[in-house]
Amino acid sequence: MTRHAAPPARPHAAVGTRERIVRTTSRLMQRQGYEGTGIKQISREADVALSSVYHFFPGGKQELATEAVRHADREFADILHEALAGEDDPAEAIIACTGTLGVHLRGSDWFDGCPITATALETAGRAPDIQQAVAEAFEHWRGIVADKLRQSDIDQDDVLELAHTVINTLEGAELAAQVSRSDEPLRIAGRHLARLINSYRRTETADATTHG
Amino acid sequence: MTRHAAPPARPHAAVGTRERIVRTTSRLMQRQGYEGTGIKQISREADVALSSVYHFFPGGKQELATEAVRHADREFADILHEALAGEDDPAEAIIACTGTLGVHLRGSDWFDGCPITATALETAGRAPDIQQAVAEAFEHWRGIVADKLRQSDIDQDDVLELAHTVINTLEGAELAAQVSRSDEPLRIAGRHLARLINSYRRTETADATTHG
DNA sequence: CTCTGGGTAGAACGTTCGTTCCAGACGCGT
DNA sequence: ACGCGTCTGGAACGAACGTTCTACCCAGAG
Repeated sequence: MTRHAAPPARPHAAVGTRERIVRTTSRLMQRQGYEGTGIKQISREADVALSSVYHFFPGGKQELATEAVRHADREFADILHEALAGEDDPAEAIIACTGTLGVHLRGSDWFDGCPITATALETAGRAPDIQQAVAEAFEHWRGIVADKLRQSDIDQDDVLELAHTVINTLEGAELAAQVSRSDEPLRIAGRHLARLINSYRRTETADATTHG
Repeated sequence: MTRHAAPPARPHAAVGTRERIVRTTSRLMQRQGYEGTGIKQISREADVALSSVYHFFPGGKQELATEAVRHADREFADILHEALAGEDDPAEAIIACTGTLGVHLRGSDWFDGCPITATALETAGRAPDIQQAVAEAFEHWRGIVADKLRQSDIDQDDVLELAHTVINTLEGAELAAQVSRSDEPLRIAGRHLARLINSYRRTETADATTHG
């Protein structure tokens, strides 16, 4: 069976088995972390045979988790890219981004925060493959933010460091939003990040929407 | 037995049994999260009988985790308070704070990040007691930062929101530092937070150490 | 048709999980 | 010396963990 095209006559799978495993794993690990997610739960919720999981991922849970992190990487990158593309001004784009994250978070009853943070913390220093995939995801996301910042008149030397803090603050604000079940941390983060970004512009752009 | 005073003639415990359980739990959950930490591992590493754990914490793992989060709250608050007290200027104090966190992190081979983040994410939305303790810890830490910020000429209306972003950015930077095994995210966060804080001052204080 | 190989169903492995139970050891007031 | 409440040692519970294994189904190639 070719895996490129969608198999036409499958009973209940609009998407291939392997992909369904990865998506389910990614979603479950987003909500309950690496240790809290079992292989049998994955096979159950993905409606896939347990043996199929080990067929596609002979490396077991670690290999599957690594692939799930990479999937979450691409998925979150799309969200980020789309949210940032909605505004021309980088500072406004970041604010729009926090808004999008807030909507996602609230819409999932405050469950769906950053898809890899829990897994990252649990496996840091003890599962190099996963840690590597997490590091690449963060770098990927920073790159997307940096690309947006480069569209304005910010010194190139400042862009990369700003991208660091933008991603890190978004991470922290999402965590706080989940814990407090409120999108206020995200809104505050958006305003402060916008102010910080504007402070690095060469030409002063006093913007009414990013005051105090 | 009174629990207020330390029992003098205990065989091998410089600190009481209950306290030793809590400390061990806190340290283990900091490194491997809630799901990754087992009760039997706790009793083993704390050198305490398994039945003693359930004697002191009849509520089981959840009650123990809640107490461990509260312990970590106090411990991290002490670190925060001490680090901030070393500098008069609030912006400089935050930078000193990121330095302290970086030293702690590097000294533990990048294992000891924020003591409650992993637990917070794993239990968000499914263990209200733990989530509540986490929320109180964050609020506590924000209060400490806010107290420091109030010592300068920042508008009172801005202090609370700034404290939000300071804590959130520190959280995100610690995560990034753990994943990348480098204290650069923390140093960047320190500089950006200092710049953000200074931007909220009524009197301009051009400071050579917090430039671009 | 047979042959082949990717995918599946399901049982089973040993280990660990959180939790419960009880008999016994200890300190202390009487 | 006694009784009592506090704490501990150790076994045991059912359930779930990650993983392995074999038999089997079934589409496509020859």
